Amino acid sequence: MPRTKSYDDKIVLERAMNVFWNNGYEATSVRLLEKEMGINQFSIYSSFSSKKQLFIESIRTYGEHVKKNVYQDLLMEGAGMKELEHYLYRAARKKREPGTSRGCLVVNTAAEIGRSDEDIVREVNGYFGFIRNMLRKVLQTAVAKGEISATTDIEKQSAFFLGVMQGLSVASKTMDPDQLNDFISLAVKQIQ
Amino acid sequence: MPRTKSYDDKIVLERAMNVFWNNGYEATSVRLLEKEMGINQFSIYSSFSSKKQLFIESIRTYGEHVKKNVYQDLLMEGAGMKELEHYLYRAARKKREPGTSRGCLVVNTAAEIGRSDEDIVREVNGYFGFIRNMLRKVLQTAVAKGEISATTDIEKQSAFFLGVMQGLSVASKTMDPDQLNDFISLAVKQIQ
DNA sequence: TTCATATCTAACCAAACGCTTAGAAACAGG
DNA sequence: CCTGTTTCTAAGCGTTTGGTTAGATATGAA
Repeated sequence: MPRTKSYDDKIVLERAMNVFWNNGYEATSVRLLEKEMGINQFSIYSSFSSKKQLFIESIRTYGEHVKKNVYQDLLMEGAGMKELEHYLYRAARKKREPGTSRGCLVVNTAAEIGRSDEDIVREVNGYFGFIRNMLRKVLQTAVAKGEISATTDIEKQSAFFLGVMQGLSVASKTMDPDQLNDFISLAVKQIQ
Repeated sequence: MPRTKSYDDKIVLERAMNVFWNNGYEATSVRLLEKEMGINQFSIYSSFSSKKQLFIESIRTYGEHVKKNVYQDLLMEGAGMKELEHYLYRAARKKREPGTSRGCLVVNTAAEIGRSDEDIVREVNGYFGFIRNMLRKVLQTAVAKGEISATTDIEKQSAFFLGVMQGLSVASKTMDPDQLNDFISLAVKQIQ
């Protein structure tokens, strides 16, 4: 009976994610969101309740985004050191032209919001928990494959590489490609 | 002849730095600034011209702050690996109670503002250039002292530790103290 | 004591903020 | 073709934003 929606929640959510990713949470206005999402404020609020809730769903969408487009190789069965190194070097090489390196949305959020909003902290922790688990599994596979020592401390190493990835997100905005490459090459060498 | 100022620019600037450090740039309003700085908007604007200029001077003040209170040991003549390790472990252990770990103001700024404002980018680059030079000098001293190999690639290693420090700033908001310690212990071990 | 000059208080500005709402428009089952 | 329900448009809500201004208040050299 009702009128049908003229937009797809998933699609406009991905657009919202990109707006937050480009500008940060506070610097993103609802006016800018309605412009970039292609729907007006009424639709934003009726679908996503509030700017904060839209941001939280954007973070979740970002999690799905990176699973498909950033960490896809690392998430495949059998991914080990080769895939981890490949990802890190690729991330260091990115330095995209259009957005001029916007880093990781969740790192940006952790830096901007800190611990002042517990709902957002929950999303941030969930995201990094996922990344950490991905790293644990990759490192376990690397041990099984004999790429790294059987005595490797998986907990320590996964914490290390998570820290490196968080550093890489910031460094991608502040270092030139050569520095980034040096940073990653030593991080990777460390495990051998 | 004129009426004298009732406040000290340096003192109110340090207060402004803390407000930006706690809340980020966008989330800091001029009303909050006047409350925390203890002077009113007229005085803020007559002394610092604009919110952005006040922020830029706050970043410079932060640079002075860390020279005196954070990197003082690393900046002393003769500081080498021992001092670098000591600093990193201390930073990993901090997790302050009042502000609940606000990270590094300049890392937060790089993450929040990105490259969208060139005046701020200039300050950020200046700050990290200084840190990088500090690391270079510490590593050179460490070589001279025989703490690390004479064949150490100072450029690579200083880029690595800068990346680690940027990661540490983010990680201090997202990791628990044990993880942080693991992260740092492997970063330090890497150079040996 | 006068007086030019700078600082202070407090009210004020237009614009932008997040969010809401009344009424028109579109749909699908009866 | 109704009719109930939902979505849409567009105007509007009160509040807060960064920044300004008029006039009162100090100040210290002359």
